[in-house]
Amino acid sequence: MLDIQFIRDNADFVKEKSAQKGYPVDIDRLLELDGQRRSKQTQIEELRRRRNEQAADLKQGKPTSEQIEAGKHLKEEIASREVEAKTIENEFLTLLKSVPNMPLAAVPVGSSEDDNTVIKTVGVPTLFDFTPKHHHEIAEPRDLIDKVRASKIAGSRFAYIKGDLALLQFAIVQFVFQTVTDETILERLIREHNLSVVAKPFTPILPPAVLRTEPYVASARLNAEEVTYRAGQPEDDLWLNASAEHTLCTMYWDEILPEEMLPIRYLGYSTSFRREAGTYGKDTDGIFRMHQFDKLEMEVFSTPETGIEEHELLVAIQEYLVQQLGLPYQLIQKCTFDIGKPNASGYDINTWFPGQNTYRETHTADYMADYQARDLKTRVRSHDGSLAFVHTNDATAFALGRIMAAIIENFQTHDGHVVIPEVLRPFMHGRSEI
RNA sequence: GGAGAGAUGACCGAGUGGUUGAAGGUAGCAGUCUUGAAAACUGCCGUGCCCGCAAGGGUACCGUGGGUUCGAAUCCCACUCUCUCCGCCA
Repeated sequence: MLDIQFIRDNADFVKEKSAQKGYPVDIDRLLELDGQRRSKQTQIEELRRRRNEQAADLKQGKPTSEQIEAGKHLKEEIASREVEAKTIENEFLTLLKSVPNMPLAAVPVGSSEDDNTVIKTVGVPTLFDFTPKHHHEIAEPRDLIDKVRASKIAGSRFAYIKGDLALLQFAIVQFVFQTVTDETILERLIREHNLSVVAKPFTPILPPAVLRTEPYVASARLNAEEVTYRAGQPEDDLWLNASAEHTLCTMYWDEILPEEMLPIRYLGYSTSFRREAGTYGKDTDGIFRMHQFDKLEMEVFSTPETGIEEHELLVAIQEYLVQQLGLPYQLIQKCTFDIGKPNASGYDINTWFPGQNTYRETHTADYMADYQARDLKTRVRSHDGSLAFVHTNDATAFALGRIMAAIIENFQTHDGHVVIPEVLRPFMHGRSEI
């Protein structure tokens, strides 16, 4: 959530930017409630002060019956004011949390996905001397995916991923782990992009796949209507993560980190679950949009000062990874409407899918500034002793299903095989094709 | 699933009704000493919110939510989580 003080000081700006993000909020009402809760708080604190004074007076001798009566009266007065305050506070908090993060000045204003900006196009759409197929037309006949049986067992949007495709997934995983733990690669990317962040390698991490409601809500990522599955029995209070990001960004919930720990850079691997409600009929073929998929996700906790550069580094790593696979792509800067409620900035990488004759989203990079950390209470203690909310960044390394679909479509051969990108071959027993 | 123990500040850890916002220790900061460092010693050192230009003042917070009381970290109830042992199990 945003800092209420910031909203007080910049009401018009917040109104304007909230609307641009597609999250219009009644800021006037919010400020009205803010005023009410503050005056109510002042009243309550005054009453409590009197109660405390009385208690201090009485702690020695035996209180008289008048004193006890006065104390009881104060207690009742405080209790009724507290009920009023609670009502105001609840409405206030709900409204405050509905205010989206403010986009960075560099984020283009837009009212739909169409207003996203193509920053650059790298590579050219793959050329074929035959009509390229959709990945499912290759993978299903080759028995690399079996969605028919998966639907029998688990329903639609699930798949058995088999044989060489299963091997390919772990080759990609190995490649990414090797890349982001390599300090020299990070140094190079930092230098090439004129960044001043440190080349601290990523820590590989295998997070839990479920999390509780309270941290999930605080992360501003729980979307029970469209995305998030409940896990276990209702009394378990657990959700299946929709990304490792969700179990990673919440990791330091209610913690104060010493500045020397930062930046914390994780590369998480997790099976992710999404309900995909509202996408009926979309991407039903193949493994592009699944209820369950495995994903490699980068998560960074940093000081406020380095948050934006960490964001840029993550995008640079994403580009590097896609380039290493030899896939054509576009880097997209998302507009105010598309970056998402908790984001201050966001980029997508859209990779070329020749079987669909279009670029499709395979990566996203999110910079939340302190928006997530404020609610998560993840703070950093600076060397000078001051406290600040950390800045959080997350970014896809690879969503395995989608990137394998892209590999299949871009590197398909006329006879329905798939050429393996060179960087993956060491992890595929040197094989050049599956 | 059965039985038990516990949850206090950045960390460890005292504290069973009234100067306890909280002993002591560690870490951190400043200083004394030292050629420098270490050690020793001295001092400082929680967070949120409200009022205030500031200095400062007020208030809340000892897992969470209720309750008892003039007064609760301390007593009562419920819940959550953690740990230990047994059982089960990858």
